[in-house]
Amino acid sequence: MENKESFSCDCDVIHEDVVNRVRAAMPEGKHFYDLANLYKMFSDNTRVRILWALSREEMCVCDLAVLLGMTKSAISHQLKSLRLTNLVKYEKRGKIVYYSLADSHVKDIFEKGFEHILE
Amino acid sequence: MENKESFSCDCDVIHEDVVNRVRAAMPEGKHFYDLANLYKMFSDNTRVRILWALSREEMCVCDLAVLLGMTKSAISHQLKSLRLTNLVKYEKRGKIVYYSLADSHVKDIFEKGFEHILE
DNA sequence: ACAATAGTTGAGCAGGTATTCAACTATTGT
DNA sequence: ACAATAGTTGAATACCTGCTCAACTATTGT
Repeated sequence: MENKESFSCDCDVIHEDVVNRVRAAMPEGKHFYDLANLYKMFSDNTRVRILWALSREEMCVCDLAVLLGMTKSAISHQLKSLRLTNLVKYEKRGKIVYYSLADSHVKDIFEKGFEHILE
Repeated sequence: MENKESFSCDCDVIHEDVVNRVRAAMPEGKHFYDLANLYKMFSDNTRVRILWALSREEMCVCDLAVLLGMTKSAISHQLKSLRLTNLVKYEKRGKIVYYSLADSHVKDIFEKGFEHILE
């Protein structure tokens, strides 16, 4: 109990004022959880290429599979993740399912990312 | 060999024109690799909170450990990843290592992310 | 010189995840 | 009705990754 705060942590508080200010401004945990989950969708090579391709044109599963040199199954699994996080939408026309981006935020996120890595 | 292109994929090309246009515009693989790696840093709950905290104030390892209720070791491991991807910089003053964001792109990326999840 | 503390590091482990495989549904054309 | 094809799905596997633990370095104060 010699610590100023009884957290499950092996530290004394070195700059208590800083910690208190930052903690006071901190969004609730759920927002960080959601944010991490959003960026998780961009953090895989396959998914990021799918998202980029769909930012250019609407495509079906086979198109994406050919474009990326992967199986329909692998693509379909990733598209499911992207559907569940509401990053892509789809529309079935006949046998074929056409995928496209759910909204324009995805393009914005790409732009910011490319700005960072291309410098 | 009945496929129009001999990729290791179980598909026919359904919309060859679409695939060709997208492929022609596609950045080289390295860029997607780098982009995925960048977003990987934002895709973990701990790292995203560290980055957010550092976007508010410069902090040392102990401050971050207390703020997030984690061990110095866990924080230090994550800071190492963030250092290696050039998202944070650090400065040792005495015994204490002060971490801060490497550039302003990180804040921009946060903003875009929050825009998306808060709707 | 010594104790105490900030921070780093590598090994090990537990949980997570991306692809493969095989089986399945749905739709089209004959 | 049947064959062919687009797409999905769940289980299995192999890989990746985040935390813990213990040992270590570096710096400060006494």
